[in-house]
This record gives sequence, C-alpha cells and structure tokens, in this order.
Amino acid sequence: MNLKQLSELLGLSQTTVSRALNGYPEVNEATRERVLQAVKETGYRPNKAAQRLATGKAGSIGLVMPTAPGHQSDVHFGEFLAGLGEEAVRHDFHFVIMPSDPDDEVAALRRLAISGNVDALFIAYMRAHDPRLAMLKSLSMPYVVHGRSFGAELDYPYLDIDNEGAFYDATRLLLQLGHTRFALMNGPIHLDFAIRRRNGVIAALAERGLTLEEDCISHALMTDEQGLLAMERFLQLPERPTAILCSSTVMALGAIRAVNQAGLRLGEDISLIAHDDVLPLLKPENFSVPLTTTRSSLRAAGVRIAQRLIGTVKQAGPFPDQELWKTELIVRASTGPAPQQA
Amino acid sequence: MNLKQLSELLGLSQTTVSRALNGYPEVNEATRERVLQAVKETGYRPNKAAQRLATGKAGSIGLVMPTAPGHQSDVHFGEFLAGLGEEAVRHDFHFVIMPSDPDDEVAALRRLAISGNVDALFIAYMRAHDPRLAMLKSLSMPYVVHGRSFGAELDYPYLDIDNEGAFYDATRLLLQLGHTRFALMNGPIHLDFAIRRRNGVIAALAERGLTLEEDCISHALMTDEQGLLAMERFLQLPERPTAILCSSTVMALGAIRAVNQAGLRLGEDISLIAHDDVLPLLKPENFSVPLTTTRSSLRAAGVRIAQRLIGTVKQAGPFPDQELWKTELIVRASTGPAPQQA
DNA sequence: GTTGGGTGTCAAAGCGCTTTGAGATTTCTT
DNA sequence: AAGAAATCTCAAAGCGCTTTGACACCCAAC
Repeated sequence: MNLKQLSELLGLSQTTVSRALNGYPEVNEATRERVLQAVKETGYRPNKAAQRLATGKAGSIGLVMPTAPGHQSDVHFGEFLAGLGEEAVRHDFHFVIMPSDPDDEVAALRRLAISGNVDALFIAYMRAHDPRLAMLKSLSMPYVVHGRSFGAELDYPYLDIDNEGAFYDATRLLLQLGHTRFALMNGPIHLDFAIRRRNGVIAALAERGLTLEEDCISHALMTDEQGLLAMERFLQLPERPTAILCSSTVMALGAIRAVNQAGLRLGEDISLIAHDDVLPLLKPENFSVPLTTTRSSLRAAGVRIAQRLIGTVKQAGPFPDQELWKTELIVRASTGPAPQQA
Repeated sequence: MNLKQLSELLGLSQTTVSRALNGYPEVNEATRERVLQAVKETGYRPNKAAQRLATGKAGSIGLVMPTAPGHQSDVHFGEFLAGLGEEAVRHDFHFVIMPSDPDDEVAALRRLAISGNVDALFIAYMRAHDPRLAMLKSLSMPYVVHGRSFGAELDYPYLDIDNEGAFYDATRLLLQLGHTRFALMNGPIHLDFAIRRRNGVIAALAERGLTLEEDCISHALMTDEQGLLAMERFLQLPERPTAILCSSTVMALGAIRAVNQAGLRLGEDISLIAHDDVLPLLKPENFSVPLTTTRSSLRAAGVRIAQRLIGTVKQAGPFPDQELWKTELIVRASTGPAPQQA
C-alpha cells in the first residue's frame, strides 16, 4: 500500500493525503479524519526511503561502533546506547550503527555521513587530538561529542563530565584521610578522560608537595582482568601505595580480588575510590566492602546527547553547545584513614 | 556530488557510470577505470536513500532494542551486538536499531519492517509462545531468531544453544559428586531459555528420583544483585541446598558474595555451576574460586546470525535453517564433592 | 456586481539512483 | 563486402514521497 493507492482509494490527490498526514493546516478537518481513518484500516506506512529522498531527513542518528574480531565489547557502550535509545524512542528516531574497525573510524564516519542514512552523528571514546573532530567539522551535519579531545581547541559541541575535578576531589579526600602513597589505575593512555583524570590526581597531590610516580600509574583496558594485574603490580612495590584511584568499577572488581588474595583488607590496609558510571550490573554499594565512588550516570549522558541531537535535527530550539557535568563523590566503606606507618 | 554531476564531469551517461560502478559486464574496462578514478578523486558516494528506493535493498539488518526509563541495559545485549557487528562490517552492512518499549515490541518490529529501512530482521530474548513469531512469519522478509519459543511450532529459522542439554549435563555432574539438594537460579520465568534450563535440571534429577522444590527455584533478572538475593534465600532454607545451578556468570557474582558473607566456602560447602556466555568482562577462570561453567559464546552466535542474515539477503547460497549449538561443560574449582551430612 | 481573501484541492516537478529497451559502434563470419 | 553478433552507450521510465505553484470555490466587503 503506497500513497498513490491510498489516495486513489480515497478519491483524493496524493498532495492532499500527504498534507493531511503531515499536519498541514490547509486541509479540511473532515478530510483529514477520513484520511487518518483509511490509514488505520489499510495499515499504510509511508516508505521511509522515499520520505528520506524527498525531504533529506532520515529520522536517525548515526554512530560508529568500534568492532573487530579481537575487540572487546564494552559494557559502557551498551549502557550508553540504552540512554540514547530511551530518548530516541520518544521521538520515533532510530540509530544507524556502522560497525568499523577501530583503525578505520574516520573513514567509517565519513561513509556514514555521506550515505544519507543519518541526520546527525555522535562520537565517543575521545582521544587526545582526535582526528575525527576535523572530519565532523568538515561535514555539514549536526553532531555531539561525548567527552572532549585533549589538546584540541574547544570549538565543538560536547557533553563531558568533569573528569579532572572528579579525581581531584577523590584525591583530596584520600589526602585528608592521611594517605601519602598513591596509585592510579587508569584507562587507556591515549583516551581523553584518562589524561584528565590523571591530571586531577596530580594537581591534588601537587598541592601537598606530593608526586605520582610512574610505576604507580597503570594504563589499561578497563576490565577486571587488567584491574587484577595492575593491583598485583602495585602491591609488590617496595613502597606499597595505600590509596588507589581507579577509573572504573569494572576494574575495581579485579583490583579488589587482588587485595583479598594478598590478605589485605579494603578500607583499612588499602583505600580505593573508583569512578562509577552507574552500570546496573555493578553497583558499588553491593560490593562486599561498599565502594567509595565518583559518580556520573553514563545512561543519563546518553539521554541528554540524544535530546540535543534530535532537538537540533528537529530544529526544536537552541541547545547549549557545551556541557560539563560535575560528578558526585560518594563516600562508602572502601576508604579509611591511612594505616600507621609500618 | 551526485551521479548526474559525476557523469557530466566524465562526459558519460548516468547509466554507464552506474553500471561501471556496480560491476555490470557490458562496460568497457577502460571506461570503468576512468569512472573509478573519478570516484576516488571526487569522493563520490551514492546516496543510500536513493539506492534503496530504486533497488528496494537497504544493506542493513534491523533489530529492536528493548528500552525504557526503568529498563536495565543488559551486558548480554552489547556482547551479542559486537558479534553481529563483527560480521556486518565485513559486508558493508549496518544495523538499524529501533528502540522500543518492551511492551510494544511486536508493533516496533512491524514498523521497522514496513519502514523500508531494513532487509532482514532479527529477534532475541525469546519467550514461550512468543507473539513476535507470527508477526515475522506474516512479513515477507528474511529473519533469524536467536533462541526458540517454547510451546510454538518449530517452523522458523533459529539459532539456539542446547540449554536443556547444558543444564542436564551440569546437573549430572553434581549428582555424580554426590549432591542431592539442588537449587536453580534462573532467568525471568517467561523466557524460553529459562524454561529449557529448568527442564534440563528436572530431567537429570528425575533419573535419580529427585525433584526440584519450588522454593529451590528462583526466577529473576540476571544481575548480581538478584544473584545475591536469591542465594541468601537459598541459604536460609531449612534443608540448605549444596548444589546450585545458575543461569549466568553475572548472577553468580552476587551469589558468591552471599556465600562468602555466610562464611561458607565455594567448592566445598556449596558447589556452583553457572552458564558462561563468554563475556569479556567476566571470566569464570578469574573468579577467586574459578567457576565451573557451561559455556557458549554469545558473540560467536552474533557472528553466525549476521552471516545467515546477510547471506540470505545477498542470496549467497542456502543456509541451514535451524541450528542448535551444544555447550561445553568446563569443570573448575567451584564444584566439589557433596559435603558430609551434618 | 465586482474585488479580494480564505479555503480546499490538484497536477506536476523534483529527490538520486537503477534498469529497461533501444540505438550506435565495433568486431567477427561467411 | 555484407550481414550477424558482440560490445558499448544512451535517454527515459520508474521507485514513493514532499512541495511548489496554480486553480477553483465560497463568502465577505466595497
């Protein structure tokens, strides 16, 4: 059933039917009713491809999903997607997900944009001096960046959390508890948030004249496995750190296992603060020793980014171009006073 | 840059350029070279919407993502998507994800199908007597079901794992170790895999004249939180079970915490076997007591389903319509002989 | 009784691509 | 050298929708 058939059925022109459907004012209310009724009865649905070709609007948001045979899927990705989806469903938008080799993301992004399949783009997992920014700017298509790109000029629309502030605050808390030997379990070194978090820690330490030694920093994928390994390394250092900052509750999972295996007690021998993306899977309050965290909902960020993207496409008023969300520092049992010097 | 401009640039007709691009034989090799060269130089990309309108093919797979404000995102979903993506990227396919309220999935599926945005559909999270099957059958569009629908006739293309066999085998192992008091921590009661797993357990027990009491079965979302709660309930039963079957390593996480909190030892006081979807996040061999599991890679299933779907759309030979994958039973330290009767 | 502004409807022109059916050109047979 | 076959190219017709510009109609105002 297409427009032509429907209009013939009704004895109207395609124009009138189309206008009735799209809420144009110059159509008789009675006629509109008749059209709507017929739509219901016939189950007519406009062909999206045709609609898109005619209007240039696709009603969809594009994103590139990094993927490859060896590539780990990421819980964070799924959680963020859920947020995007929650908002998209309210506006009858959908996503077009273009899977891409992580090395080929710029090209994948361009393909996605030029394909005409999407109205807006979104990127995440920002790196320092991210090459995708230039690509996005050159396209004339709305986009929002999740995160920022360290070192690049801040002239693009983004939503980010205050990573530096979060880890600065967390470090200050541990300093107040008397800790002096710190370690940082961070995400991959080239990622923007990892850089900012490290800077936050370093800044807080510097205020007390402390520094973060190289061997007290670990950069790795944020899995529990890497958390275990990193923590094992830290625990074997001659000057064992007593205060650990950790970039993810997932990593913390492995880190805590290492602490337990070493016969140490979390919150007493070792204090740990992790960043919590509010993954439904992993609640810091449910850990055997509840985790002190810096918190910011990844899903909420997804909702907000979808709002901005869809709003822009629908030209529904202006949105702030740049948003920086504060995180919450939530104190639980995994942080305690520094142990007495041995 | 569109076809018309490109062909004018080359001094050729649109037909010729189109044919050169799409590999038709009746085009001079030299001409084709020239066209390809021009495409490279101009960065021309065919407009997908137009292509779709003309051919009816979209180069994309549709799926419905259940989502709602309260709806938990699911690690399993992300992992499966990674598998789909891995295969899709090889064929220049993408996904169209239609978010939908879980109560509205049948309608969302229809919208997706009729929209003309996708060439094939995929559904998962199968329920008993799943209403989506009828919907899919009525559409004339290829689809593959991940899982099966208990109670419905098996006349649809699916890929499933042998859930009943997996839990039957796992139960047999525990029986051989001398266990007699069993409990099952299962997924949501209406889901197909949960039903089959329960049947597997019951069948194995029945062979020894044992039954699975109602209060030794828990049906819940597969989160660690629910795992904790369920295990706590089990441990308070007058006749405490010593053998636990668990539908997910995620749930097992919480269950084990409950075991530890109760001062019991996993693999000694309590034996536990969990089903392992091979989530990169959660490796059963990394648990403090390595987990005995029934294993089947969710990601591999994603790859395979994408293969079948894309293959069907491209008419690249026939695929088996129905596949049932065996799971592996991998014995680690979380299972041990039944403790002596107190 | 003409003018003028609403109102409701329509035919037709795209949007950018593929594909058909036919025409033009070259190459091969006999 | 003439006809047949093979090779290459083209103009034009869709695909299903939106949107433009025009037209007909009716009722109020001068």
